[in-house]
Amino acid sequence: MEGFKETAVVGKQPSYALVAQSLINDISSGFYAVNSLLPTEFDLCKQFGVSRHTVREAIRKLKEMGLVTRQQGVGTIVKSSKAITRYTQSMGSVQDLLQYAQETKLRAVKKEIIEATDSMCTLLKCKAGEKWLVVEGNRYIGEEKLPLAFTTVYIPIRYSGVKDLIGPSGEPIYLLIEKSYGEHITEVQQDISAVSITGKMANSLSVTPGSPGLCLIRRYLGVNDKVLEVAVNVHPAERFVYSMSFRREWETEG
Amino acid sequence: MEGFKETAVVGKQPSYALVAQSLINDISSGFYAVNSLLPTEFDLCKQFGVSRHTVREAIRKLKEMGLVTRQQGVGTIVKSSKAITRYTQSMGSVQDLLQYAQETKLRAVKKEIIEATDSMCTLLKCKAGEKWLVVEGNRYIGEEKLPLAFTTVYIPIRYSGVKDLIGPSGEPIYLLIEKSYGEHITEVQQDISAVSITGKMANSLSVTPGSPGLCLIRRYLGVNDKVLEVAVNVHPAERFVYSMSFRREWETEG
DNA sequence: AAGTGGTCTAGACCACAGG
DNA sequence: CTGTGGTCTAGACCACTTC
Repeated sequence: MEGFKETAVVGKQPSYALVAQSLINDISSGFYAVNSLLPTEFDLCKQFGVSRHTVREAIRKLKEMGLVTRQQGVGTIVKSSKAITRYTQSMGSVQDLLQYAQETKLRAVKKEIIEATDSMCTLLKCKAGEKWLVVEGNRYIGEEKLPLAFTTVYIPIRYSGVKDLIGPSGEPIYLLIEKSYGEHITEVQQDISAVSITGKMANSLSVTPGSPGLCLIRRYLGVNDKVLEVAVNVHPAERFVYSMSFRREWETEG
Repeated sequence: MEGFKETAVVGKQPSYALVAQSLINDISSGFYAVNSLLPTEFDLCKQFGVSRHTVREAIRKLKEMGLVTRQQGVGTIVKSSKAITRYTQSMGSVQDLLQYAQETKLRAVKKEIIEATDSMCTLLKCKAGEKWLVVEGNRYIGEEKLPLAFTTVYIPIRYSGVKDLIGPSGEPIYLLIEKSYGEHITEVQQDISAVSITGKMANSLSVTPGSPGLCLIRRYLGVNDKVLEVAVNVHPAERFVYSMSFRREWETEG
């Protein structure tokens, strides 16, 4: 029953872990090349002298590490040569992602339909001339007098029905779109950059023209990467810090 | 063998999925309260008329969704009442996290030992008077003449042995610390804010004093949240954008 | 000592992909 | 058709927690 042995194992490990470690070694050494097939479960059972369950448990580990994928009727395909340490940031909701306290509210000062100009195409991932609903306003936190940000929201014309829902309820716009049109967000892309706050925006935010601001651009995407909303938020430097934290997913695995 | 039936199931589902769904319902309805114990595996086997393996597979799913945790000798503890839609950002390496191309190099212009002042305590999460190795310099990408960022790195005095390794190899400092001292990074915290680039820094980056900059502060933490390194990077606004993307982890699960 | 989850075996049938 | 991984059973022993 014990077809293989580890010499001087560091403590006792379950055999599925030993099988996994052995396979990880063989993959990282290149013995099992990327894009090639791992031996079948049956072969691995024989090779390591363990039951199929144990082999499957080992391979499950490899799968969780992103080293292999599996396909019924095909086999186990090696996808990556090394057990990369992954760092992940995970958040429970879009709200967490925004990092706005629950009470922040957007006070819209302008709502209008525009046609995308050339300069907007990159931002909105669309062709020039497409129609969008644009909402501009300030975002306040609680009862603060100074706004947290100047916000410009771009909404594809097919969702423009949410126009009159924006404001009163204080509900986030992406939620309005999800509810009203039965869409749901599958991905959020965010670009963070520094900008100089000038003109109308400086006035609206009550800062000296030319002061630095943190600009967060968020694209909310639905299924098939359909754009549901694009939001541009400009925060005066001293009023907002974006914090994030990444954790390692796995232990070093020997 | 078929202790329970689903009326008009949407397509055929494996029974572990049905068991999982049933448990998810009971948890979200509050039948199994948060912080209470789920029935034992044996009880669930009887209740659903399936084998232990099937029950374990179902509970594994709940565990992956963060609904429960398990403890040998104790049981399965309900941790969350609802299958939250989580948004995650995952990256393969710290390098990805930094978003610096592989070729960026830090050209150090100053290395010195300092004592933490009061104003540094927050940044470094330490007490005033602690000794740190501080490395200042510019970060260049490829053969560009203009630096990508002005970097200040704070290293706890106990890792100051890396001092003379910084520079020549071009290796990231966190890697040097990991290698030289057998530490490994378990978490990276990052704060992003906008700043005004002035004085020495403006000069070093060749920008007009007062121009906006993107300031990224990274704290590299080891086991027990021990600080391994703190890096402050200031990027001229037009030379750097931090991009990130979050994906939903699970489907709505009916 | 009793009961929990963690590991493991030996067997089985199924759905799917490929020749 | 053959062989793959996906699911499932019945049973076993172990390590751990609690009483």
